[in-house]
Amino acid sequence: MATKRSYNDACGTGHALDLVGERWALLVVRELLLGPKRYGQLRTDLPGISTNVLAQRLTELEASGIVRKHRLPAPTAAEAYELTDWGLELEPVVRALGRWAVRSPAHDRTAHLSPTSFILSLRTNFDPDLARGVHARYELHLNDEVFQVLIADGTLHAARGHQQQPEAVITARPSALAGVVYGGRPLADAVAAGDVRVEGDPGSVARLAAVLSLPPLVTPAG
Amino acid sequence: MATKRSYNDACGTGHALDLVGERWALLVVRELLLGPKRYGQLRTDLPGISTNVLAQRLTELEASGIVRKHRLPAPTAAEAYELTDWGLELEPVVRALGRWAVRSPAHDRTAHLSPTSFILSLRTNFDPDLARGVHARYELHLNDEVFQVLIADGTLHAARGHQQQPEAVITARPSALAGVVYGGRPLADAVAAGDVRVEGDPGSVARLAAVLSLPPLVTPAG
DNA sequence: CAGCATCCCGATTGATACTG
DNA sequence: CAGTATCAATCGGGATGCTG
Repeated sequence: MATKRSYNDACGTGHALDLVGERWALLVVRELLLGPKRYGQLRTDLPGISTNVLAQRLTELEASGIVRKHRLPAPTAAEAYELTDWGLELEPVVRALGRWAVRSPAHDRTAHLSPTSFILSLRTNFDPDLARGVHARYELHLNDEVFQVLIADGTLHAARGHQQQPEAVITARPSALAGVVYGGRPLADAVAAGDVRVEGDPGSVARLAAVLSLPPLVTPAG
Repeated sequence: MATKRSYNDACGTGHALDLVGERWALLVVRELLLGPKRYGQLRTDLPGISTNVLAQRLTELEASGIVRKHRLPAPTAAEAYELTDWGLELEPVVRALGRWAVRSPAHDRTAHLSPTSFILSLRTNFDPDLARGVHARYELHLNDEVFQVLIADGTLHAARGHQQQPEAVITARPSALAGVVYGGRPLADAVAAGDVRVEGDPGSVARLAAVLSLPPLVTPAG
């Protein structure tokens, strides 16, 4: 562990990969983009990561100034990990990667999806042109985490926390909701199957789907 | 090799890392962003990559539809590798990573820099606001590769090939030129040391540096 | 249980030698 | 030149143990 391996590349991209190019590193960053998380939460949101790798990545990211330990407010008295301001600036990178990769023919949209990933996907795939004149407020309950979504003035705001006056409260697992808003699965099907629950205006879910657009799949001919 | 390891993540970012997250993969892509290259050229531009890893990455990238083999025009009759249209769309990712990482305190700007990296850095760090009213044409000879740079109408064009009517032809190793345009090293020093050679208007180099701006280093306090 | 540290094993990487 | 083959070193994944 004396000398960490490096690309020794003066190019910013090469150095970036020294910092966040190790396996799992950027996914850890992604999971922290919406705010601090505890160790155990990271483990459940990143199924497949081993506990030692997670610990090591957190140590490395902290040493690089990307992540910092954060003591949660009084009642819990536990520690959490959060991105530094600079670490937060990785969101454009995460989004650019996501926007690029959803075009992949090999992309499996039915795989596991974390609540954070779903919320970030809204930011990534929101199309202002489709949102002209749309005003909507949602509260999303994804795996017991609560998020607020506000569409107004051609912008989308999606973050942790409760939404005031939501026109719909949607409860689902992230992948189930993705199947509806991205995969074109009829909401009625998902509701009937118990995969999605909507309290409030059910029609509002279609309005959410209508402001999102995925780039076209790459044609096999390349 | 039966089952390639995967993050099994429906999030686009996770899938992106399945595609280009292996070690060296994104640097291979970076080196191909300005056009096809031969195997040996990739090896010299990526010092430190082993030949077996390069071969494996090329095979994987080709299987994913990111890279394709390209037969060079008649006289050479050799093979080269080039990005598919979709692979070319990774340029925003590469740039976003670069723009983020140059703020790192750990960034070593004196390390190796490939010609491609330098040209891409011009695209990444060009600031249109600094280029109002600027018109300039350069030809860059970096490690025997020839590039054209045109600044006009608040835009920068940088690509392979010769430049018509350049006001300066600059010959240097990429890291030496970077020391001048990014590192603030006086051009006269670099010329005197034999690190940079300018044919044409020497003052034009300062005009190139003047349209580039690096984001500020992260403060240690985070 | 949170947050690691240890140990083992298979997979990946890196350096080098070799071949068409 | 353009890879392939080989082998040692390292890394990642999984199980487990330890410490509050």
